[in-house]
Amino acid sequence: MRGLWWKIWIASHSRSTPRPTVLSSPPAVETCAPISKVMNQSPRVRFAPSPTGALHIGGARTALYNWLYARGTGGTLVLRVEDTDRERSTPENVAQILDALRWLELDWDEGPLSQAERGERHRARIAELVDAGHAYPDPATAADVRAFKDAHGGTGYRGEPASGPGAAIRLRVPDEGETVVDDLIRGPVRFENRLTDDFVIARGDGTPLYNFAVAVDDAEMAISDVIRGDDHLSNTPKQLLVLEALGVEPPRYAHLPLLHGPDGKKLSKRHGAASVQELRAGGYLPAAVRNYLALLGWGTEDDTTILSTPELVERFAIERVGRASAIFDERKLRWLNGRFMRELALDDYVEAAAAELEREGHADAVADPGRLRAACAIAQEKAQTLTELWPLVRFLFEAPVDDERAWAKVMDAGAARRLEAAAGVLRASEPFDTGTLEAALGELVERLDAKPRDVYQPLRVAITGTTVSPGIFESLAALGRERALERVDAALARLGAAS
RNA sequence: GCCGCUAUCGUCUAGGGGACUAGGACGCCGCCCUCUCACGGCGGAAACCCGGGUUCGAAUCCCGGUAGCGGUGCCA
Repeated sequence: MRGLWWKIWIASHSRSTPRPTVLSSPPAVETCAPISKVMNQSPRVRFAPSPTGALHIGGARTALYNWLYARGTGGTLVLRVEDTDRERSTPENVAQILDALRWLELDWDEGPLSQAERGERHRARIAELVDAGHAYPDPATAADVRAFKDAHGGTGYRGEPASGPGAAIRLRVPDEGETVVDDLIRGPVRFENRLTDDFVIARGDGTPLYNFAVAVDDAEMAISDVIRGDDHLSNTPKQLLVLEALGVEPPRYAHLPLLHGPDGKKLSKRHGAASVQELRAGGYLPAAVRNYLALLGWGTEDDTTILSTPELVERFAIERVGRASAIFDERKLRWLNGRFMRELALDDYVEAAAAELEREGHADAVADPGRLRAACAIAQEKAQTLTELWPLVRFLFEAPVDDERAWAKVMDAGAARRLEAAAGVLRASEPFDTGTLEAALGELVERLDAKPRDVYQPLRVAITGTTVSPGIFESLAALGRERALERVDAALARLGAAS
């Protein structure tokens, strides 16, 4: 039952999902292949989000790095949802994460797999370890562990096999030696075994715990490279110990530096666009987000900043990822997004704009493809995000907005006279297009011996209601002679009534 | 407390002993372009956390300190 809801979800979204193979059982891999074999095969990586909320930009970057690595090496990306925390793992959260990945256009090759569904496998492995003496039941409580450590100078907890009611299963950790995480990004990181607790791998009720389940899953899914957040580095020796007890070769690890908010603290709701959905709502393009996220913690040798996704795939190198945590700065994303917006082919721009306007509730605008296209054509140079589009082009779809301040600023004493003259030009311009209007209005400016702005700004306010719009000639042409004249006449009437 | 990671302009970063009077990008300031807003062009201010070593020479290597972050759970 557990896995059913997302199978249904996937089925209903399968058209937009690249290759969502849902496996009800893991690939038939009993143990990891020998390391030499794994290294010669194409890499297998995984993105393993915990569905405890929306997908964070930190998680998004982890997903992106895994994706870039897989796509750049001809490897396989497995999506595995770590949903063993029944409290927080909800269908809504899983749906949200998949939705975020889909919006980012990050596809996966296998999954989504449910970790919770693999409980049987985990239990079998736990039984193996207990039988082999690598793990043992222990009814000790957290307080008992605390007491032991206090009494032993802070060394790792060591218990004795004892079956009691609700005894948890602990892994037997060696007293000697050290466990070394040979991290792709940080190099070797050493942990002394004597300081590591015999940690719990299964609860008193037999359900497996994260550090155990992850290790088993990575092994059974033949993951060759684990690329994940830095917050897992301290857990890695435990997973290595599990793998060792299981007699399985470990994958390689790469721990990414964490992402922080503008205040240097952990990302949170307060920081504005902290989740992928917020980025989408902010009017950002997925390609720009991918470019920006890729550069957070990774840089090119030659300082190239603008990179298409194929270029990212081509140039991304996991070993070049930095070691220090980075701060998410939305201002740079905005700039980058503007660059992508301007370079978009008009057809793609229209498509993105239509989706955004639809979301914003301007369905009527989307329903007029010709006008929408004209609007995009004149506004593409101006907007840095999709959300900036509507204010720039709404005058093409609705009556001018009423902006007192704009009116007061521009409609000075001579405005009526200049507008009157401009109206004459609009009536006479043939054809009514950008080039003709520019030439004709330019002549008018000279004839009136006026500054260009003294003619164009009143015109702009007359047709849009505001002082900010796309180019005035483009705007007039897009509006059309009839509607433009109507608006200029209305403005003249208002000016006449005022004086 | 203990363990671990990290430390170059406000931010993202380049740099991996001499090429560094420390480069690029965002942001900021000024100028130019200009019908508004953007875009674009030009110029500017702005950084190697601190202290010891190693070396002829250190942003780069080592040690210590400090700070930030992460872990330390029968959470993931």
